[in-house]
Amino acid sequence: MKKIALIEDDADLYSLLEYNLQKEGYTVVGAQTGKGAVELFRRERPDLIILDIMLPDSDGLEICKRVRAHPDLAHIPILFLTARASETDRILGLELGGNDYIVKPFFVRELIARVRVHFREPANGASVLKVGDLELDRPRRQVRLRGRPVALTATEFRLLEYLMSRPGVVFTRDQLLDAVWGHDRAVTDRTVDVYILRLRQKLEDDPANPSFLRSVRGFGYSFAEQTAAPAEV
Amino acid sequence: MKKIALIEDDADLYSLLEYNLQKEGYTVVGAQTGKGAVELFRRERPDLIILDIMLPDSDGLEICKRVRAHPDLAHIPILFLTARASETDRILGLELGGNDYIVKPFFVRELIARVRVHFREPANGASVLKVGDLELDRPRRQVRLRGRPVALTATEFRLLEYLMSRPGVVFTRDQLLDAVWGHDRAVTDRTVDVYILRLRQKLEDDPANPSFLRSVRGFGYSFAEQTAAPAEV
DNA sequence: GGCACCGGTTACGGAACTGTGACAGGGTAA
DNA sequence: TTACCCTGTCACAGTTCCGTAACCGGTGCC
Repeated sequence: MKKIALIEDDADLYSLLEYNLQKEGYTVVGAQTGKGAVELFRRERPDLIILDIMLPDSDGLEICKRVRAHPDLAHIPILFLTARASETDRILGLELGGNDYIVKPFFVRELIARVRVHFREPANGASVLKVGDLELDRPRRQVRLRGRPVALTATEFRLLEYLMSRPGVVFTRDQLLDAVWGHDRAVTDRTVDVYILRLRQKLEDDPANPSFLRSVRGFGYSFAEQTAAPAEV
Repeated sequence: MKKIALIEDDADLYSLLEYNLQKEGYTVVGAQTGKGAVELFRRERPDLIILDIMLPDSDGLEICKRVRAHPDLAHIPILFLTARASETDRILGLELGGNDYIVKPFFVRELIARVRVHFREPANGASVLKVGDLELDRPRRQVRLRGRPVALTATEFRLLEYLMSRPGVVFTRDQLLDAVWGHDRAVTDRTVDVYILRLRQKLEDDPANPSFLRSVRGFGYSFAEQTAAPAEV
């Protein structure tokens, strides 16, 4: 499901972590060198990065800085793994953009637990999303419009769920494909358009004048923040 | 700015942390007992909770569980602070809903750094740029002037975003073309002029006397640093 | 004062983008 | 097996947006 990039030069430790992460259900990509790490990230788009600081050929902190400077990678959590235990080292790692800092030696199961913390849903919000007349009931996998259930297919539901989880935020087609279809997608971005169309036909009173699913020309789509806000000229 | 709830029974440690957190600019609310902690959270709605596990009158893990079960508090990050260092203790704390687990003794500045990680904007700069009356909301792809949304096209938005991200800095037309249109551009530099014009028409009260988008004759354009600074004669 | 240069403005054709209907392939249930 | 539904793609059309050329007025240099 989730993809983790692992950069660790110690072959034994690499294998140990790879094995344990895979046992937890994560996909592991990685390398035992720091060279080409950023290129690896760009290619693989991991959901989290586990990064050794002291690598034989390069510096983990430097890699971290480059990740944070790259617009498409900057959001990825980085978990440092290092023998450097001093106060300044710890602070430096966290200040430079690290999201966690684990000092060797460490408990493998604690590392796993910390990885899971990063993937844990922020318990963000109720299990029922509600915007205007529209309700999305996660546990029941049901969408209600003015109380009436609307039949959605699986993909339609996931797309709507993602858009409704952050009302007002505009997503590009690529972001939606990543979030709804998954990283290993083999899908045209125009597919998103078609699903937006289908959702509009099912949800909007007047599909030609959408009040829920807004197009943002040149960028992508968003779920309208307020149900009100009539289209001004 | 941000409010932190601190639950720690050791009076010396409590004072030390309170002092250091306040020095960092955080508001600190808290108690040296576990009783009434959840009520405190409900009343104060902190942005983050620092929680000792071994309290004389109650159990920090229990408090954590109750926070996670409360719909209005469930999203608040919890940072455990404890002398329990065993593998199972660490895993338990993280599994039960903790976002971080710090073992005593610890470096105060590391704790501060970890707190800051939780408040850090997802890296690449602020998500809302603000200059005077003008706001550029990146996730919403929206520009607001005195609170009123202004409709911009994709290219207008990108150009404004770039200029606003470095207020006061003057860019040549070539720099703007590189940054906004991309290196492989096949565009005349006069195109920039036209977009500046269009932005002025949409943003400036008096397009003939621009207060946001300044021309710098012979060089290029810049976004005015301060909204004030009336045009002196 | 004349002249070259620079930036502001307008209008227009073409490119790019989105909405939409139709369709093929695959999976599933009766 | 058959029929249906879901999924993803394509092609076409309408609309919007983009970029350019051209014209204009102002500025500063000589």
